[in-house]
Amino acid sequence: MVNIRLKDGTIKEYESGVTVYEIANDISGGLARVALGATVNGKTFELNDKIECDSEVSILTFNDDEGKRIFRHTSSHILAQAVKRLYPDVKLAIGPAIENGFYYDFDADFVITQEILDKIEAEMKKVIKEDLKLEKFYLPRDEAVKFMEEKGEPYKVELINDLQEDASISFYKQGGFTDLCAGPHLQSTGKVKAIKLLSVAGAYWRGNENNKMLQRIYGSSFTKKSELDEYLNMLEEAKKRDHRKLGKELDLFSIQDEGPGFPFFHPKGMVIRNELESFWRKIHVRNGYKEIKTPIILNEELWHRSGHWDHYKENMYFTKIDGENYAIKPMNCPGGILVYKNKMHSYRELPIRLGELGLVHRHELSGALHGLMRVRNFTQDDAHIFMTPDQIKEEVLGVIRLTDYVYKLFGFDYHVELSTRPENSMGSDEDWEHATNSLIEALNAAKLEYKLNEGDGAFYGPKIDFHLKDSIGRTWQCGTIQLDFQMPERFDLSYIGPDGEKHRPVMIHRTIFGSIERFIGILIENYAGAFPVWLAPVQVQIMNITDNQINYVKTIENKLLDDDIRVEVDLRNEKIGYKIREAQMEKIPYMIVVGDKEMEKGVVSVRHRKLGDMGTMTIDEFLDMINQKINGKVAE
RNA sequence: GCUCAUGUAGCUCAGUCGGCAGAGCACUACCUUGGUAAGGUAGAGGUCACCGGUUCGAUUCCGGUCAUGAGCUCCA
Repeated sequence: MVNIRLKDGTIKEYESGVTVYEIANDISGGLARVALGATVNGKTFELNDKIECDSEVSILTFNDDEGKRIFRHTSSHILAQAVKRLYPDVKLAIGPAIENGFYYDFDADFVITQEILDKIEAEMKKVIKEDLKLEKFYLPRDEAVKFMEEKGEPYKVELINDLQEDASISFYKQGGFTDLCAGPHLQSTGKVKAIKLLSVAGAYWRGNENNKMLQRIYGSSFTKKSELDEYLNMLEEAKKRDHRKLGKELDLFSIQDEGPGFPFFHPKGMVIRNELESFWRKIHVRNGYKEIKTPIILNEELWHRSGHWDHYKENMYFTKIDGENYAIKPMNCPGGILVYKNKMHSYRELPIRLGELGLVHRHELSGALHGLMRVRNFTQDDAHIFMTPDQIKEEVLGVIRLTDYVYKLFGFDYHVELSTRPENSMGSDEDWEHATNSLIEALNAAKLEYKLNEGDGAFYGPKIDFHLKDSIGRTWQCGTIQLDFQMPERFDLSYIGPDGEKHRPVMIHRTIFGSIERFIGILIENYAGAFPVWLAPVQVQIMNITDNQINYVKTIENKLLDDDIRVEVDLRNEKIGYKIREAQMEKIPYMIVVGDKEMEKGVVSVRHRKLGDMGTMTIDEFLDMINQKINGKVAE
């Protein structure tokens, strides 16, 4: 007998060898119907797997991430089976479950078009209808290789050959289709009630650009048709929040053929930018930062000294002045360092925190450009902190806290990644270890969960990255904290210690917004263009009912302007409904409507973009209300 | 940079199986002075991304270039 401890803490006794399905069925028939697998002592089991020792068991359904993973992994096998039925010569690569669905990579000697995609989807529905059982079996390595060679699947052979010595090599068979796979899977294809293929895109075999480009088919699947429809609908809604679309509609910015990756900010976009920057200045003064501005073009020699020439040249732009070679800065650090180096420093001054809203240019690959999210010139809200080694933890913590404060203010969810030493980097192993450990200590002190991103650090040091989500859930790195022992060495930075001797400071490179451009992109998508009043390009639109109130409108306008409210007036010869509709589409937070009635009483009618008609009030009452929202940076 | 797709008026998009290009919205003028999400009439607006080729004739077919989108790679 085995003791099974369930999620709710109850312990039940079963015969040894009881299956996951039997346990689920014993709990309730309803649960058994929706069960997809189970977590058993932290490992994922299939419904048919037997349990032979005392275990903690948690039944997985489609509501669990791991349940979804099983479900979608089987979905990807259904895709592969359909493709092989229709096009037997296509070679299979890999096909995992991903965040919102699954994909499968194929090597086909024809282009997979939308028509072919439709055909494949129809075939998949047949596979589902046939309700094929998935059977798992194992083969020894040489037989496994032979099996896939006979099937003419070179990618699978490569995968098997790369498996660890002691790995057990498993296959799943469903009907006439067999795939190399570790599992886990569903019991049969019929469980996948709703499935849809979404797109095809190129993807390098094993993610390496030197390898062949395969065709990747993306899809998603659900246990019910209604869930699939809901998901597709959500995607449609998310597209409406796309910052590229809203940026055009709201006239915030543009990107033109004359400057791919070099965004133009329009008057309304500039308001948001300027508000963000003045907020940024305020919190940085409050947190002990000084602000500097360093040149965009500096002598090439500087970039040799900093290491950028050896490690970052591919991303840099260059120019010539009076026959001398100059570089357009891709980062602000060397400039900041030159400011530090311009005079002697005492340990009493440290830490020195030098902030800079610095415009940097980087040559990003043309295919990587994406609205404001990835551009070729952007303003980093940078800062470089020069400090003694024993100030590291406190300073890193300070930046973490400041970042958290800012992201929470905007109501953003974020996740944190710790990136360690990359291959092409400079410095000693000891320095890297010290720097990485310091970051880990600070993360632990801040009680922040983080994902480890091995080998993804900057060439001069490890980093903590803060990632924010766009409207369709793609994440973008925004804030970053990078610890650097290398640049102080290369630039021979020093401070005078209490002993009267020169010592080497340590540097932090950090951003909070990351890039103002990207951050604005994230803001647009998160607010769906309806910015909080403090950021709204136009805060109030005043509109008259008839020409009779033109002077009264101007009086109100002046009163609001006196209070630094961003106000626009609409005196056009149009009906009030028409004017309101337009202001509403522009997502202006407050509309003031005045007709003869308001004019006579000396009041205004106020309409809020979400709350609708708020009735009448005096101008002073209105100013009190809106100023409270602005000063408090209230979300709505 | 790579794979695939796309590029027609300021915006969103029709259309031409090769014969001098269309709608709605926006814009301008006039009529309408109307009370909380679209009043009416008229008008203006396009070298159909760019460069070449095929053809009597190309926006349409072919080739190249550029840009955009999805993804890969890369990264704030």
